[in-house]
Amino acid sequence: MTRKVRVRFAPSPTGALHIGGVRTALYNYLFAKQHGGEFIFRIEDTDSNRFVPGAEEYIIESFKWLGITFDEGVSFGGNYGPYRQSERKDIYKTYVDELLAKGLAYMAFDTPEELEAKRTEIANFQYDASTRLAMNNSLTLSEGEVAQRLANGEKYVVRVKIEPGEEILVNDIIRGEVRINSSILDDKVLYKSSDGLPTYHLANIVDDHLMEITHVIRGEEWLPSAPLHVLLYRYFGWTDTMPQFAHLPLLLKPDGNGKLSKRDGDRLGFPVFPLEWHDPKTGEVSSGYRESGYFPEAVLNFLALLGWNPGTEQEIMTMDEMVQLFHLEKCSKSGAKFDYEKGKWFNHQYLQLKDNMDLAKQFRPTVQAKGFDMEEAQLAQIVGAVKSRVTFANELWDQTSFYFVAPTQYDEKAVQKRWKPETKNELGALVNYLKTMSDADFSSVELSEKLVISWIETSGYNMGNVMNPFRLSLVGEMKGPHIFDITAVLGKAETIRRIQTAIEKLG
RNA sequence: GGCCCAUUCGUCUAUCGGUUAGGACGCCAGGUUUUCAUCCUGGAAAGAGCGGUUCGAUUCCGCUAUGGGCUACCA
Repeated sequence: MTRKVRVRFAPSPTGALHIGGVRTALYNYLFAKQHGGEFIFRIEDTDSNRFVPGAEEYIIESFKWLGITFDEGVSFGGNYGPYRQSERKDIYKTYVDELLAKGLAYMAFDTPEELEAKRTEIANFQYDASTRLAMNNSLTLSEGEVAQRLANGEKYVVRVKIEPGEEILVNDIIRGEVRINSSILDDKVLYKSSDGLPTYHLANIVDDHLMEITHVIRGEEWLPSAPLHVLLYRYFGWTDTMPQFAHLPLLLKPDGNGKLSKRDGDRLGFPVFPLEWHDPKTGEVSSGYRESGYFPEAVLNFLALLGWNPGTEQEIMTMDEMVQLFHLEKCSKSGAKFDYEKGKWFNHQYLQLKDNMDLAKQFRPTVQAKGFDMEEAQLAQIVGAVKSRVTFANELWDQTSFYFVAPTQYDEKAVQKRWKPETKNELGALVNYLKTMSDADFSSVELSEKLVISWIETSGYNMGNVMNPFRLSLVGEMKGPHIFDITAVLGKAETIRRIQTAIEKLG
């Protein structure tokens, strides 16, 4: 019997959602959609000390912006809840007790200080079969003493009892078979009485089983603990429904070594979080992709290709295409350095694909905030004219401001090169000619261009000598769209005014 | 230190034993644009090293080197 595909993304609410986590979630999402399965959002808040207020809401809002949707989970509902681990205490306790009863786990009373002392005393100390008999636990203490300590309210942890010398096989979709010997595993803490909460390992296995997760797609940092997880499935007798594992390669620093961190973003000037994040503890603000002007589709497309590719030369893909093409088997095994330049390229590509009218609608509030306005159709026209030189939508103002504001100064180098002694007379003649044009001719890009060009030719002027100062008068610099794209929007009166101002200022 | 994973242009990657080792970003040059950007054309740029296996290895195996991850009462 094949089970319905169910995958999950299960972050810890300890801060902003890291971009690597976004990619992990994306791969889970693509996999679920492709198989007509379900995608579950679970919150792993078993470490009460690291809880950060607002983090959960932040993560939910991030996915909303990105367009990654969940079928079940915290804030989404579903029949396998609760989906917040802190609300599942009683469930975990049952399973901890089961392991204890089966003798597959035991209680340990060692204090953090005692453990620390052991670690300094013995190099490479590990709590396992070779050392646990020298520690304070239910294996070494008499039943009476254990009962006494419990009655005294002494704090304890439950540790998994790992038998040494056993080979454990982890079958990973991306990496193939990974074998390790159980002797190198330690007796991991599964549960702590201090807060009545399990640790990641126990909660993870119990939840994945209860929530009928079929595939665990997570970061490579979990690979070393995968054997422990396999062992726990075995201890619980759940091996036949154990999920398949896929450990994803990590996202690495663009330069140097190590995994991508928030600091790298700060240092190199790019966001590592989807949304701007205000750290409630430090008050620190970290930039986000959304606030930096990225399109969510571009972020997702870029991230998807960091560690996976469809095997064809296609790079720009819609979400639907990615859903179609995605395969865990085609994920790479090695970490991918984060190439921010390529991320920008993706955004540029997506911006070119956007409808001018949609961009104009988004852009209009910015224009209004600057104290100007323009109807959307015309705004769409100028957006279309400058689009190709814009990577982020928030650069639109810089590229279009001269449409609204006449230049007050002129690029010095350009003036030196383009403004010649005869320019004054030639532009003066141009103004006189423009005055003779009808408003209808003027507002047509094609007609006005044709007329002015032929006027320049018949007047015997050098084309560049007229056109370059003309541009300088309108824009203030040697850049921007075609001259007649600009004049058609500016209108006759404003065009003439700008030329006259330039003549006055530059002589 | 121990364990695990990995290793093709600067970067992301294709290659499922036989290829002039392909594409993309970035970079450089030229063209288009009488501006800038876009766009087009071209260029430089890679199999970590050493051993095997094989008629033949980038591809399979081993060792070394390098990189990464894990090694908590964090996830």
